[in-house]
Amino acid sequence: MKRLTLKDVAKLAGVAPSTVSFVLNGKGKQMRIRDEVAARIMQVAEKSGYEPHRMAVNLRTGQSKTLGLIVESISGSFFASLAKTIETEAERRGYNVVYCSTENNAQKGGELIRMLGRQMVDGYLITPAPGMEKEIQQLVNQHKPLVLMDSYFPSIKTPYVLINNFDGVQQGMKHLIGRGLTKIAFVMVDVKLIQIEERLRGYVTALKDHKIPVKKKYILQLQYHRQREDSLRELQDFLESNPELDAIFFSTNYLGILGLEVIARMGLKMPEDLAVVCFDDHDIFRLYPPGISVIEQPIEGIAKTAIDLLMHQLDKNNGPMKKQAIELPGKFILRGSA
Amino acid sequence: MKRLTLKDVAKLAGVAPSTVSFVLNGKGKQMRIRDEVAARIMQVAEKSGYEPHRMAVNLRTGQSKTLGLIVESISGSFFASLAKTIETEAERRGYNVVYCSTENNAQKGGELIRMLGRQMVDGYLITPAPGMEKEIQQLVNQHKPLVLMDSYFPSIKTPYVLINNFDGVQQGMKHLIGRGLTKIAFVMVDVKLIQIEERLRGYVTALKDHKIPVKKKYILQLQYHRQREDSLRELQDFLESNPELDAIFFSTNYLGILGLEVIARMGLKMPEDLAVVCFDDHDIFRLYPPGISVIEQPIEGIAKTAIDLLMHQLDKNNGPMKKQAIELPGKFILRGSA
DNA sequence: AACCTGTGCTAAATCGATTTTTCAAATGAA
DNA sequence: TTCATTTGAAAAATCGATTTAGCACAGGTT
Repeated sequence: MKRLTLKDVAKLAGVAPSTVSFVLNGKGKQMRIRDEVAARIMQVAEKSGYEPHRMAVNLRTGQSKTLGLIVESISGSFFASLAKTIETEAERRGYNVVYCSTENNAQKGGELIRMLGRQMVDGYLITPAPGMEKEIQQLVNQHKPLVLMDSYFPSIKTPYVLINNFDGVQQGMKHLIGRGLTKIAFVMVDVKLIQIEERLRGYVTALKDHKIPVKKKYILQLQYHRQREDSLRELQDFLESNPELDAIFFSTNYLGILGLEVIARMGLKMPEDLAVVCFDDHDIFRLYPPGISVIEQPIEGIAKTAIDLLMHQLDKNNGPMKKQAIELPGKFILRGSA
Repeated sequence: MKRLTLKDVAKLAGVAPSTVSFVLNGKGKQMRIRDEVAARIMQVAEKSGYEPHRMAVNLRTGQSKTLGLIVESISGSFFASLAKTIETEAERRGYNVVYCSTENNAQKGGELIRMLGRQMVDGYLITPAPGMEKEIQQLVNQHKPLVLMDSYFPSIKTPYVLINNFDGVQQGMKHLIGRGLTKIAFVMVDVKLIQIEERLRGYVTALKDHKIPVKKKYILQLQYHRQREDSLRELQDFLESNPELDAIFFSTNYLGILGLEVIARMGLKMPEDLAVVCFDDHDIFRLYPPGISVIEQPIEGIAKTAIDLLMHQLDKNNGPMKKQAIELPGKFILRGSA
């Protein structure tokens, strides 16, 4: 009941192991194996249900056919969807994926990368968190195949793919402004990430484009590492001290969900009392009455593009490197809240 | 800049490769390596940053130190949390996890198991879906280490761990009945899974225990493979044709979410018009006003217990097998909806 | 002196594949 | 006929570890 090995197949087919290997790897012609013999080998391999021993192949070829996917939180819906698509796409190409989540812990990011290194993944797909810059730079230095998603470090020259944050916010803002709203707040976190800055830029630019004054007091920066309750309170204070606001733009879905809670506590009606738009969709936003309008991320597109970029790096016979920075458009989804 | 091998370390330390291997694997004493030599080897290995080549180790030892986790849907919150805890626990024990999701596709389940087999996972953690019975039986026949979670097949003798479904429903029902409600509906799916049956049994028993008649028309079985809209309609028809209902118990969170949508459409108020309890928590239930009361699954407990059971099987020197069937208590969480 | 017995380590086999090298037989050229 | 080539496949090296078998030497016995 033991595993069938290449040698066994060779014996069954009455040839040498190397011959079997050549045929099964499509190098039969090249190695001048007679079609007749090749056919016999194929048949034997087929009906004996032979499967090559992954580890042996890996050891010999130096390729693990495994990709490392590092995301912030595996239970977040954005990352979960991303992971799903990536897994599917990778499988299509004969790769598996091992996931790891940093759980927003910068330190853990480094460990993870090292851990994956030990495991010999052939390439990395990473949604970078603030503290991971050094480790990522190291990977680049070692010429490891690598693609960043969702964010990137301007200082590191590596391919990345993400939503066009600037344009996404613009879409949402245009809708709000188009409805005649002008007193629009913008809520963001204080982590210094490029995508957050881009979203802020989108907000500011949209206002300026429509000759609406940008008021600093309408921009709320919440601290990231903070008790949930504290954030709720700060958000509520913000809304109460700016009662004239007629719309609010949440720059992440995490913030949007906090927002919903505060809005419910304060008994505000959407969109009459306050119109709401949030960046990045979430299950809750579909269901929560009256439905929260969002900028939807092109998650599938991001995943597929990222895999493409990574595969391109993995191909030994790679031509000139593809475009490094890819921004995919987001999609504004209108629901009841705005 | 090449990878450091065992041989390199041996050369650096001035000993044979085997000696290095013994020392690094803690078999120095057993193999009578002098402490002095052992110390030197340790030091060299340490400061050279040597990491054994995983694939080589795997090939030689036959152990991949990898577990296969097969869940229904990686983006579901129950499964995502489960995956997270399992990953953490596995890592603590020196194992990695490769995930796969069947996405509720019975056929895919079989393929996945085979795929993992090819990859040589040392053991399986599976949340079984209806169509996977045959494949799981095969794994058992091949004596593969295996633990089922969340559900199980009565016909297959293998360890499993899940919430006590019967008791969980009882807790929720007791609360409803305690509030004086008697006309309680029960919504379930028609897939033939043991946990669904147990939940139904809990519903029926709770009613009987309190001498409340069990009416068949209060039990709704929705078909699983169905358009979302169709299910919504059927659910709405059900509620409209039983206007006297004062409470409803959803047997899964998927159903509960559908329920929320219907209840919102019909303009019903929770809990005045209809009290709602749902089995299995979800982010939405915390946030959706007035908060949905749920039976919370002991996800961490399930994950940890499952890993324990699996590790026990993986230990060659296993004593008598631990208890096979483990049921962990769920927890009723009271929110505004009931 | 010849014979065991530990001690402390090294040499070699092994895991299961891929890949390079080798080699006999068939064919072709001179 | 003889030497060079080509054909078709087997043999052997290799990947990087683990593990079994073995070997030299010191010390103790009879």
